[in-house]
Amino acid sequence: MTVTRFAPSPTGRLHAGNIRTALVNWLLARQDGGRFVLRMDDTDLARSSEASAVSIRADLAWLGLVPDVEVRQSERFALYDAALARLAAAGRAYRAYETPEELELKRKVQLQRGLPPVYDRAALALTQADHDGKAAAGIAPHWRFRLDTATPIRWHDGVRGDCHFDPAALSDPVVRRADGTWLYMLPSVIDDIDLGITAIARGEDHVTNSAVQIQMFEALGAPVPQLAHMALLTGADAALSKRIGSEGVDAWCAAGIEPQAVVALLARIGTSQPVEAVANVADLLPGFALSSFGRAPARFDPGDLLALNARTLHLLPYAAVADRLPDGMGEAGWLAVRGNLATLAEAADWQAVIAGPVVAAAEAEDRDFIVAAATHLTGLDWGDDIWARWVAVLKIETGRKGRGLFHPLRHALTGRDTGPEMAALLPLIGRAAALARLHAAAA
RNA sequence: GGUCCCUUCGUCUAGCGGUCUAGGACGUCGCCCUUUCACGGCGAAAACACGGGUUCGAUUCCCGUAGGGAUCACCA
Repeated sequence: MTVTRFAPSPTGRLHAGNIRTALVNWLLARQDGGRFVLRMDDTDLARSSEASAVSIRADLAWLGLVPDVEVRQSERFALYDAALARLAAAGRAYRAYETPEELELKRKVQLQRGLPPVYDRAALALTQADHDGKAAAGIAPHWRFRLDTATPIRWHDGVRGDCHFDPAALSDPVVRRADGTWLYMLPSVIDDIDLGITAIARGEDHVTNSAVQIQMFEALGAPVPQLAHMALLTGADAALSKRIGSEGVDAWCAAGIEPQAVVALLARIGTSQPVEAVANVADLLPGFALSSFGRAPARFDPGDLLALNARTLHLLPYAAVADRLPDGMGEAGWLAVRGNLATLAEAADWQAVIAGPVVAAAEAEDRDFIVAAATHLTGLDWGDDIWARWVAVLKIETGRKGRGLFHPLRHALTGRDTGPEMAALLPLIGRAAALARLHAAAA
């Protein structure tokens, strides 16, 4: 069974990149009936906020990506303490005392010499007496994970294929600060082990982290999950970004974007599969494959969202939108109108056309025709096929056809030049209202 | 500066030495579906970054150049 996780730090709202990561992990889990875990990475208490956690949950719910379990790292520190102790006992974690400033200086010097800015492991040479001295002086250590620099790191990546890293080019990561607070690297691994995570899909900004974390999994005696690193999304041009906002859910919501459009785009962008509208996130499940992701960064254009949104609306069933439709709009109204919508909000405009009032003066040359049309309509039995029968009669009686026949009727009845099929609209408008509008138009 | 990844139509991509006069999708344009919008159908324009190799033959392999992305934190 596949168990995946989405591990945001609650320091802000979700954005396109985040959402794609969440979506891909959700798809991976759901594809074989596995579990999807939401893990709040809130080890950095100062930057994390409850408000962010709440908004992340809300955003995921809106998108339809509901987790099976949620955990927060801030409640799991005891687990991390125990794991670090094991690592220390095994010689895979050690204490160090350099200040950030000292480390910064060392890095600068290395860079100037054209050397990779890797931690020199000076702390490894410290004796017990050195440690005692620090303790006596009231200086607490921070902890580093000791990499095994002798063994090349390899893994088969779900999207990048075979990957390899030379651990000697990597620094032993600091895993815990002197004040006892935790950094991302190790707790993430400990949780992945504890929660039984079997697959991790994330952005390629994590590849070197993965190299380090692979050694952590091994040092902790746990199997390494399947790893996959997706190329990052790059933004489109500024004009479009400003219009819809590539920032996140709230902006999309405000612009009338449906969650289905968001997930449909994000699930396929950067893959070899075509972007297509879906009525439900689950419709993305069949055929989803990490291997279809390209390795080059893909451009995310929020403008595409608008077009996809329209296509999404065109196929949404009544049940999916019923509670958000304008008063008075039933299933027939929705089906008649959805094909003409770019955003759901526009449904209200069409409901106004259906329910009226509509007054649209006919062109001078069409007045007689409209009068005749009203007369013929009066003589017909009302029914769902009224439009077809009415138009057929008018065609014969007035000799009009094509645009000259249809356009004046559409305009008089709806006040507009374009819109949904009149055959669907007329029964919704109703006999009395239709006649009233025709008379008004001809007056 | 080190390391890793990438470079095919406007966009996302297929392509894993000859089947490529380079395929698909979105977008664009045109035609059709006896009005419009939409849907659908049909069709069109549109791409192998550059330079060297290797080879009988390179989009495909190698090297270099240029360009792009990522990373080298006591952020996550």
